[in-house]
Amino acid sequence: MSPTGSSRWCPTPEQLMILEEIYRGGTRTPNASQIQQITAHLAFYGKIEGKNVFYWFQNHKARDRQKLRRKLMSKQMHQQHVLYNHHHHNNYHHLNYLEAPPACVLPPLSHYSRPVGFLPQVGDEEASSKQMVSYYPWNVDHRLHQESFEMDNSMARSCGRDWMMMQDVGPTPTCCNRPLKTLELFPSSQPLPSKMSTPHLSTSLPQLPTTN
Amino acid sequence: MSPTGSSRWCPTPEQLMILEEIYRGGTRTPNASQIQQITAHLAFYGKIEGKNVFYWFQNHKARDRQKLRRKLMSKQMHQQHVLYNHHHHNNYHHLNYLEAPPACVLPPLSHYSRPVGFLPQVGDEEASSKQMVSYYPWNVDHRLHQESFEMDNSMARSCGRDWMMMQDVGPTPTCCNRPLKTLELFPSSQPLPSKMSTPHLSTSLPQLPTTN
DNA sequence: GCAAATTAATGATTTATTCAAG
DNA sequence: CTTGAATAAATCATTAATTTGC
Repeated sequence: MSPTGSSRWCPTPEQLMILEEIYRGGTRTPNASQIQQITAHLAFYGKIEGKNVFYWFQNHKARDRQKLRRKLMSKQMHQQHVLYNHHHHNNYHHLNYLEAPPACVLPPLSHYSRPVGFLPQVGDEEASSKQMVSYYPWNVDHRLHQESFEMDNSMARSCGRDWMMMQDVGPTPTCCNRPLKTLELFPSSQPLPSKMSTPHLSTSLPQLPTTN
Repeated sequence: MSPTGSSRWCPTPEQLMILEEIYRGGTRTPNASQIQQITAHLAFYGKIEGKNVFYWFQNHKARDRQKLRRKLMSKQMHQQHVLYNHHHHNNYHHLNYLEAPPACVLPPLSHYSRPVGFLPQVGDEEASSKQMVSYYPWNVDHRLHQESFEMDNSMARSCGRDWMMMQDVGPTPTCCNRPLKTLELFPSSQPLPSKMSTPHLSTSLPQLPTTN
């Protein structure tokens, strides 16, 4: 509608592919610096902002869950149908118990307090057929974080949406749409912790709480 | 717990008073620049960030709605009790029809698509007994925006959370906790449109869409 | 009075739902 | 129909009130 550009972000195939790769890698709710990094790297393939990345993960996660829920729902409908004679469940939250364990076993925590980038999770058609090698530094290889379940409540919920206060990664350097070089990108040598490539903003970040 | 400060924002009485004043003035979902301005002014009374303002309005609005809903609920329970013989309303969203009109008549839009800072709205105990004079530039005196209902769908949902990409208003100049000078503050002569007092940030704003 | 224990408020996050562009 | 964008609801988590036993 506006002459200068579309009103909403339209991901290029490369961007989409990378995002899905990261998602399959286990990243569900990237934190501020993760979003910053992902955005910076995706900007190489086209115009993109941090909020696009944020929304993409949010939507993708939600719609995955929704798909799964629908699937389980119909499965219940078909198979058992009258095992629970419905206890007049007015509160829709009981649905959450259908979707809380994302297709793999979970310690019976509240569905909120699981560590964000923790599980391989998904287990549908994808992810079980993939390598899960950590192409991206955000894929904090999950198999190593099993050290102890003590972190379940302490570090859980940390690194949440501190991103909201972070700035976008700059006016997306004039885009370019390269031909997708088969994922040898990302030197994976960046410092990662908090300080990003926008030094003039780092002073006003909300101290990036590690155990908020 | 941490020696340098509390983990969450604790509003000073002055900040709270001003926020409530603005809220009573009709501002429910301030946009990015509104949040910036409010934050800047509140920073005079103590440490504060943009997200605090954002969350405050979100929570305050939600809990207002919740209070009202509860009230209507109990009223229904007491008075009518069996007017609608419940059609097995499993979907909890029907509750929204109880709360959508915020204590005053509304065109039957979806509860989402009403213009954000539009109605005097509230009408409970407060706001109906106040002057509603526009102490603050954010209180775009509602009585003048009645020009036509054409904006209902076009401009609705605009100026939403573009704030998310905006930066905080700087490292809150060492706070000060002044003794609350009875609201003669705010010269109400600021330009308002977009450009804030943090010029080094204005370049990376997401173009502040007016009709996103 | 005054801390530990409990409860109420409320700041901060996450999830669910809706809207609407393409 | 798919999905980016946005908002509301539900929830978590921390701080302030309040109570309780001494």
